[in-house]
Amino acid sequence: MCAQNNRNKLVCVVGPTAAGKTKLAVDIALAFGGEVVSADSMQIYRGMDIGTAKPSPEEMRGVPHHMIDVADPNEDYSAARFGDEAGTVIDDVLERGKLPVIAGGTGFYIGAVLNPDGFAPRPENDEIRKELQKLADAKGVDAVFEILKREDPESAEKIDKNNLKRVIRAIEIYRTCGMTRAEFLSSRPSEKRRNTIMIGLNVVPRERLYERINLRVDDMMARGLLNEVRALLENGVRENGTAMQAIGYKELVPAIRGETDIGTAVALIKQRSRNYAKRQLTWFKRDAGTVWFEHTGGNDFEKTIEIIKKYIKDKLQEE
RNA sequence: AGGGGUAUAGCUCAGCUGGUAGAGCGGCGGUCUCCAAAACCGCAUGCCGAGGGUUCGAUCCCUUCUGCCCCUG
Repeated sequence: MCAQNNRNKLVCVVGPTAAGKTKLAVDIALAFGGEVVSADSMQIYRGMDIGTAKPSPEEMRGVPHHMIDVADPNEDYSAARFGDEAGTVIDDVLERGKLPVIAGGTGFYIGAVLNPDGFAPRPENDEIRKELQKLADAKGVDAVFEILKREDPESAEKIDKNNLKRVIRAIEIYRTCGMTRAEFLSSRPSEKRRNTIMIGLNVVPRERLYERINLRVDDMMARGLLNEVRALLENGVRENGTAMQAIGYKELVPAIRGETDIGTAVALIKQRSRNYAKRQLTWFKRDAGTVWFEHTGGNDFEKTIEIIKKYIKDKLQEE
């Protein structure tokens, strides 16, 4: 069952957290001679293993994994940077005649690799961001939104005034390249989407998925998540950085400080993970090209994997 | 056992002197083109503990019962 990947195709496994993407990706890689490319905004950080459910060497089963442990927790990573770096990795895997298997839960990052031109060029200007942020702190989000209404009224219609991040970004685009956001987006090269076999993996019904999430959080705690967070803090990882926004980490910090008890923190981690899973589902369901496969988290998972492998085999043979 | 308090959405509680109810959290749905495990938006919660009474009308007043909490013994 080792089809040759000579058409620059790649497989992408998406789905909510705890659905089994890691295992599926390795199974696929093993079956078709592939390498896994993680598309996860938190697994990129070194020192964050348990809480991000990073695959262990055993779980990797000899399959090369990329885009894991590529950044320091104090770095500010971004979707654009991921798009560049993962894109390079994918091209490299393809050149070696292997099948890239993208697996991950960060839809935004997946978009950044799959539509490489959609993210570049990308004007940026930290000064503008900081200035606007300062204005927001001093006079509130409305003050910043007023600027957007004046400079790019079209975007102001689309972006909610409370969504400061996006409001700032739109103003940043307008000021750095003299175009409105809409003009800027359409000015870039048309999106050359990579030739991707999109696989959606989900656990059904929803309660089963949530059960799995809850159990996995308990398992993470049992395996020492608390110490992992402690170690990060001791190593001086910034608490307001992107890395420490990860679910499972930000909730445990107050527990370590004794400001809240562990039980409360764990319950919150479970809840936030469930909310996150829902957001992932919402994101991934938008892509009409994704073919979904469901399992109940029981014995049927193996059968589902076989079905998926068969599906991929057919797809790889198509012209 | 006696005295006091309380009973309203899954949870914590609002509801001025009677006109069939709201906030937060959670839940559900959605948005997303360099912070995305982030940020943001929308929707619905309900025999207002049970029975009786007063009233045109009771979540609100009276009464009985039940549950819970506190005090005294």
